[in-house]
Amino acid sequence: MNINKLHRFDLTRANAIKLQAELAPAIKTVDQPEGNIFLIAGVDVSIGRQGSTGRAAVVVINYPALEIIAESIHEGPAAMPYIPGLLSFRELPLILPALEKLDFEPDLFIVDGHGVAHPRRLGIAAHLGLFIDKPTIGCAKSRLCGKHDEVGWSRGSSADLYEGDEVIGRVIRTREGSKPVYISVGHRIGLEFAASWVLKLTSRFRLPEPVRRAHLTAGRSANLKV
DNA sequence: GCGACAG
DNA sequence: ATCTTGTCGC
Repeated sequence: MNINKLHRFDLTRANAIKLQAELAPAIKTVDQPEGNIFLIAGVDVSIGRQGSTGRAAVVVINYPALEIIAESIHEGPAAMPYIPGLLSFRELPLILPALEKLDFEPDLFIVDGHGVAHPRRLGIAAHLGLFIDKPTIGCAKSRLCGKHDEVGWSRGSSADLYEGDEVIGRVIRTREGSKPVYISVGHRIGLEFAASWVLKLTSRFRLPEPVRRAHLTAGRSANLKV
């Protein structure tokens, strides 16, 4: 698929932070993406044992059948260490080549990590959205910033995630008895739409099916290798 | 100055 | 994220 070459990634920490602040205003929110959602891609990255290499995985499923339509992986060196708030600079250099190998464009992307629920409103899902210019959702397993009330116990319960008076995401219980997930808008999508799709793509497991599958593919045998 | 801190 | 076996709970 087509990828915009927005900028380079070999930046200092200070310049990366500066760049995030410059890119964030380009994020567009729309209530509902145009066109039907049929092909959904899950995106995730795993890091090798010694932390020097990583593998990005993209798994595309169809809706509502939830069958795997395509998979793409890319392995390479992990350039930057993990720094809270700068995750995209560590993982996007691995994710973008994996996406480039896809010979078609999915309708929706769900990334393992936050969208705009980020100190500078440019988590990895939002950042990726700018590169691919497609509807993108952030689905994180824990909180990076913001506050929220406790989430109800039953599946579908949720609480808005606030930073000050601003709603930056929503904490959703996708499965009874499991920790809730942190959903936030990436690019070209709205929070209501994102939240409803996360529930549509979740049933038996905690994570939305595309992300769950991508997680399996990324980690799969990253153990005995590299 | 002291925590908090996606993966 | 990763190191790791069996085990308690839904």
